[in-house]
Amino acid sequence: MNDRVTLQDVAREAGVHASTASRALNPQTRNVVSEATISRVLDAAERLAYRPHALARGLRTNRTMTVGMVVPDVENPLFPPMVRGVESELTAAGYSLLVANTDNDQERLQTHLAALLAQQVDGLILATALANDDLVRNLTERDVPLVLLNRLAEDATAPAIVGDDRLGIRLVMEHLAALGHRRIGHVAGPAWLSTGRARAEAFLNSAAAVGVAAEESLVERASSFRVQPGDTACRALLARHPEITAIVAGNDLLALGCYRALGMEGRAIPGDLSVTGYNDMPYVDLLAPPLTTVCVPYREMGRVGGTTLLELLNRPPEQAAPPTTIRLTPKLSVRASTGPPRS
Amino acid sequence: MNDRVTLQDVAREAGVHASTASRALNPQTRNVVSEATISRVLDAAERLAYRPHALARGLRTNRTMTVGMVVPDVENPLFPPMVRGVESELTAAGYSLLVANTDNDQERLQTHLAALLAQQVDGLILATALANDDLVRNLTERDVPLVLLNRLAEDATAPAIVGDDRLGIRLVMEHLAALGHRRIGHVAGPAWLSTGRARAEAFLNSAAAVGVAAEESLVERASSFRVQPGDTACRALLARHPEITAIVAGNDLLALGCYRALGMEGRAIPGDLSVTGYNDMPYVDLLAPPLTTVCVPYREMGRVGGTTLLELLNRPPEQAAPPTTIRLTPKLSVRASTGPPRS
DNA sequence: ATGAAAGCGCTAACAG
DNA sequence: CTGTTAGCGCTTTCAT
Repeated sequence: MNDRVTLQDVAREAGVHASTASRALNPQTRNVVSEATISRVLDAAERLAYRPHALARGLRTNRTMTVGMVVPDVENPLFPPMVRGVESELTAAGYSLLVANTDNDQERLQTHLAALLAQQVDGLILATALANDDLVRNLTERDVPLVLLNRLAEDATAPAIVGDDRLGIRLVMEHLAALGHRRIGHVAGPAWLSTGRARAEAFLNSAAAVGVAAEESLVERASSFRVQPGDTACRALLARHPEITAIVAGNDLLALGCYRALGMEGRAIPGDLSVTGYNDMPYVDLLAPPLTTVCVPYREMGRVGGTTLLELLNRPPEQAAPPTTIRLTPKLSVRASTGPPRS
Repeated sequence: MNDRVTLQDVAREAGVHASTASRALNPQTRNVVSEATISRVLDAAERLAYRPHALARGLRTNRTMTVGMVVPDVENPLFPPMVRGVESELTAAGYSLLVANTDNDQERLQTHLAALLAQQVDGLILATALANDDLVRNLTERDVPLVLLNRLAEDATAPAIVGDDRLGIRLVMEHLAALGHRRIGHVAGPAWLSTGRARAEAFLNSAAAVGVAAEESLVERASSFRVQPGDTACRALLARHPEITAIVAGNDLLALGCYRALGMEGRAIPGDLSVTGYNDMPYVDLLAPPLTTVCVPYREMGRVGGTTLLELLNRPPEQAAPPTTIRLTPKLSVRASTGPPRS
């Protein structure tokens, strides 16, 4: 990248002082400049193909117009829609997005946060469960504008956008109860993830509410939200409770694990057992059978997270609003993996 | 973000001049400073929790340690692994990654590129087919370090990392020929994507090579690399060539479209027709039947792209090497969607 | 309405 | 080995 065109060059070309050129170029301060000079400066800028130097500006204004987003893993299909949603909001407002992966590694998280803060990001979006409350509090105390995605700050120190897991599970349970199921098992995600915990709790609560058995032993925890652990947990659950007629999985990957386990054991879905997922991952409608699952609006979550952060960024620090938690409404996608219980 | 600790503060605390502190903090120039001062400065920095201001440094050094990556759509399962691969290489080298989506929109691409360049990114990784050759040439002429991912510059003005589509399709065709297929159809991707073109060409070439029918009419082009167009194209192909016993799809989504079309028409896979995909998207091994497909190392592609860019960034501009094209070797994942032809 | 001057935080000559 | 000086490109007082 060679000889860059600076504001000086534009000013000289337009026959004005650099500061005047600056004012003319900035819509905010343009009103203070005469029509004539404005057009002269704009012309000159155009002619020279002037591109402002974001760093120099940032150094002066203390705003970089960049935002950092931390996700556990972009390859997990959950996160791309969030990134997308965030990105769409932010770029519309003129911001760029720095994306970092943590691999669920506490240390990497720290490194990335340090790097992002060194880059002087104007704000941060954390979609990682590892952002423990200490860390979040630390950030908010340093007045870093911060929004949490898909997880809560236990002590509500930062705004958070989450899916309504209670409602989602409730929808599933009502659907299964309506089909006639009375003994339902739950293959839950790990307890160290808030979504894992929340859905397991919601399972027990709504089980009682819709009139089906609600016993702790009907919940089997998988070691992580992936296929193989789902398979393992499914087998364990069936060994303990052979009588169940439906399995509510904590997410779609766990449901896929159940598909695999049931397939191996020669049990038909939904003939022998109904199975439900959570998240409505891409292409689960193309499985055999197409998966009944809860559709969480992750893209919307990203979008709302983006706008929430933008508000934070534009609000003068005096009038800080209390951090709010926004719960997005999920939808049940009924497909062919659920049916009436075997008789 | 309040009262920041500057290098001045550290220098004062350590009782040295700012420039000495700078030298002590920078591993590159540290050798020129006495052991004693180094440790005094390091101590002071530690004590004050000094964090260098990347902008100020960048303004001075003309390097921001950020790289821009442009993808058509992070939600397309192809791209997250690439992003991941790039990110892993770059963050290891101390760079941050700015990610932008184009939605296959020429105008958005321009906007994003302008924003990235304004942010003074040190280099660019383009994984978007829309980056036409004019644009690439423009960038390289402006000496922007640039690497292309999953696409070629027709006139080889920039280094490119791509999958070897000829080889991938060849592997598929050999597999099908070995199973006994003699009439094979191809549901191709759109001609405006280089991968669409390359695979269709490779299909015809290797068909001839492995001794199966190689006729233009055995290729049906889908309007885009998605499920529904695959479905449509599959039906069209079967209408024209009811005799074919296998379908080679241009990518996995097109293959899923074929699954759907065949499912609707009551044809069994692979009993009536074998189907193959391309890319080995996540979870296609869990479809019914599990999809035989070509596994392209997208993560590796990202990684190689990252290291290639790093080389570009570290090479003094004098000794520019000619841009090279690296072709990554794909692998055939044989699963249950292919079998011997119906008799 | 415009110009002059200062300075954001840092690094890189150049002296010593 | 360390201090001095200058300046990256921009915005923002403060004058005029």
